Amino acid sequence: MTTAPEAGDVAHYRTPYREYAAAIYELAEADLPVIQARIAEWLGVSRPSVSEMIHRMADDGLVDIGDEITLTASGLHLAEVVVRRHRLAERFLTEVLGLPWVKVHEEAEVWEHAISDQVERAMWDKLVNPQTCPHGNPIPGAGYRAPAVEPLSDVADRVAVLERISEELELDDEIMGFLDTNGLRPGANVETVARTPDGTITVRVDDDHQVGLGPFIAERIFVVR
Amino acid sequence: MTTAPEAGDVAHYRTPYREYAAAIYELAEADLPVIQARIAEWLGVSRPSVSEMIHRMADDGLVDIGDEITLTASGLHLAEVVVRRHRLAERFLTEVLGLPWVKVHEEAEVWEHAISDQVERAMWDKLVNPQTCPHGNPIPGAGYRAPAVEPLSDVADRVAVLERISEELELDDEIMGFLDTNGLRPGANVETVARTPDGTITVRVDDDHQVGLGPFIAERIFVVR
DNA sequence: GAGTTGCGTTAGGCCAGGCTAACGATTCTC
DNA sequence: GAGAATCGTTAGCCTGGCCTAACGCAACTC
Repeated sequence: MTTAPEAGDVAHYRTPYREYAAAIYELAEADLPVIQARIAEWLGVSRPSVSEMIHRMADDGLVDIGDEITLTASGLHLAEVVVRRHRLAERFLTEVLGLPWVKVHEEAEVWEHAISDQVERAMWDKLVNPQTCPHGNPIPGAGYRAPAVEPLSDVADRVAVLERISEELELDDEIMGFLDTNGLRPGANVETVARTPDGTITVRVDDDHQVGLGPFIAERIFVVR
Repeated sequence: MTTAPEAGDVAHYRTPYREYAAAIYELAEADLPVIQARIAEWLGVSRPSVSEMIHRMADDGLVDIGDEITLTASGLHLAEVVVRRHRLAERFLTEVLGLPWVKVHEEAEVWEHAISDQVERAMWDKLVNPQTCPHGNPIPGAGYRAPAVEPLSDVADRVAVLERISEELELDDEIMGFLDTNGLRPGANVETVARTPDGTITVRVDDDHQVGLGPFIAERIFVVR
């Protein structure tokens, strides 16, 4: 059982700042280059908008601009608060309110901004030792030691356990529905049984059924090595 | 046990529209004249801002402008959704998350906009037959039959039961703290034992202790006749 | 070496939602 | 009946956060 991390007061940061900070955090987490063009795609805004906002954030000491965009200490803190609340909300929505795990991402996108310090603590206490979101992504500050993972696309003829599903896939209702109906959720056993030259793989799920996955999805599902 | 009301899709209404609609609803509920000047005070914005916004809402068919501002059918629907989510959130925050009843108003001010149809239903199911918010104000759509009430300031030498505390008081942390420490919550027994010419009254709470209340507060606490 | 592609930036603009200052109309007060 | 107060409105302005069009630069491609 862990205790709730101290959030500190981040309530005064405007919503865009929070979203940009979280985007930078998640890009780094996804091992994508943290450059303005990627942030623009991640957030669905234009590059000039990102340029302007990033410079404002730099003026306010939240990011440093170099070859890549990096979060300063306070920027990182803000990002961790936002991402933590997002994933905590996802967990809360599934565990306490019983919403389907494939649908909570969108709700949490709003909740991450609605959750105060006080509410965060209360949610933390209500959940039993929350470590990851329902998609397997670690909750910052929960002290989760993620195991060594590799993308499902790299696994060759071997059984592995599904560890987490990338944030990028969570946005897509169709993909999430597909994963759900095929039992592809954290904890599932997956075994790659075939592979085509274009990167499509066939996996056997929980020793029960087989299903084909394109490279876009297979690269964004991580399994325990 | 009631079932959750149908919210319909109100997600597309911008935040200001929701807040103005809720303000109009609550002003009427508080028996205050629903005119632009009151809305401006209630929301803490300037009169020109209200004028502009109200006319936009009228153009969009949410209000009618006459001697007073009145909500149209769709405006009323929007207001009810927002107020319901606000009060449901307050109840949820106290009952499920254990936050103090005197502090939840502010949180709910944010939550009322974060709650989706789906989440509203889930909260409704989680709570046991929610009828009023923790301050005693009815949750629209819950089918609560409010008893006949009168302001505490009108009660003379008589025992009464505290029914509800006006929204106006909820905003003030100091007042709410005062009410809490003096046991002035819904369900409490109150007996007026003295009255000064300026409207200050002394009440005996739960046959336990006496406390003085100024007219501003006494007029905004309602008791069962 | 010339073109293409990807990236960040500049310039200029749009919209929402607020603001102050000022004014006419009504109502209240004496 | 005169002045004061209250109310709604107009005009003009500002800020935040986004946009498109266009440009300069670097790196890759052939």
